[in-house]
Amino acid sequence: MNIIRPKIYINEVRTKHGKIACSSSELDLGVTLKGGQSFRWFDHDDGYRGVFDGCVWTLTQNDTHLSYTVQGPLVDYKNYDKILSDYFRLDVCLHDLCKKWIASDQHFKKSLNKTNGVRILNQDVVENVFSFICSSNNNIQRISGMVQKLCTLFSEKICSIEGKDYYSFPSIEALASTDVENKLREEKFGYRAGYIANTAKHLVQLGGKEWLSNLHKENNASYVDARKQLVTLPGVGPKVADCICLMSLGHLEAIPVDTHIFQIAKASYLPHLKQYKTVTPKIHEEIGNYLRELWGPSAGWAQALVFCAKINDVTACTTSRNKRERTKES
DNA sequence: TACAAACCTTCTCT
DNA sequence: AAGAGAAGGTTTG
Repeated sequence: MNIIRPKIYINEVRTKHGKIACSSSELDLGVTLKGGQSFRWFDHDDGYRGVFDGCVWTLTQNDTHLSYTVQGPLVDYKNYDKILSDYFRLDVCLHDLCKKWIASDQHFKKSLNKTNGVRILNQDVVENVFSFICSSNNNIQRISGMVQKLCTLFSEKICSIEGKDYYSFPSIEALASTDVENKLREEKFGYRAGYIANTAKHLVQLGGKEWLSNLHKENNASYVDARKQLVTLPGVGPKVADCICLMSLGHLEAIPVDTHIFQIAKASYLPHLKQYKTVTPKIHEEIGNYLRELWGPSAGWAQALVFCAKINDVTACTTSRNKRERTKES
């Protein structure tokens, strides 16, 4: 007997184009997408292509506009302009923030001269928890490869574009399934394999994604409490917790104190810390509190700008650059 | 409470 | 050519 069902294309791949007014001084796609906040964006022609909100986005910009193509299982009721605008927090005026930071911090302008248009991305919290667990003692290139591996091993294909497959980020449940740690060990995740598997299992026990979402500022969680909860997860210490708070829980006062911010703090703000070689929890606390006082309620955003100015400072890394180019030529 | 040392792997520089 | 040192840290003793 033939059962006739209406055809429903649940996973039909569709494409939509759009354009949002946004000046290039408010947003620099390159430093924002590839400065170490997200690990899922890659160069594509004169723009960038990556995955978020379960779709593949291709972004370009000019002086006045941000243009996008979004591909995947698109649905009619969603406003993709708004989804992209929310991702970049385009409702926040970076220019106004910078004016305040220049006024309160005599060192800030130097950073701004090197880099502008850094925005704090509003990312998915599950993706951020596991991505930043991968980030410990690691570099951006390798982290990106590991995040990609998590997606292909434990999640689903969104669609295929120009012969390349794109995947969504795995669910907590998928990462909590059997044998995840061993599989990740085989993929050279090292000691992070155990952190990922155990954090996933831990999160399932706590209530999954909902538990994480309840730490969001919009759900009335405080920064201090969100951070306190996050560091109970294996592989999540103060720095990773601050990354999660800042980039996916709306706590813009969170300041991840990594080795670069530690160097900057010693050089320009807290010279008495020069005697210390590594960031201890106490020093993390001291630097965070000092910079929050200096930069105000969006201090984490200022931190991101200062951080990007440092790592993108060409004058500070001429040696390795010259060496690379010389090797290529010969 | 406060430090080291260990932890996995990759890449770079010497 | 081989090995130390660092890479946007966390855990353990």
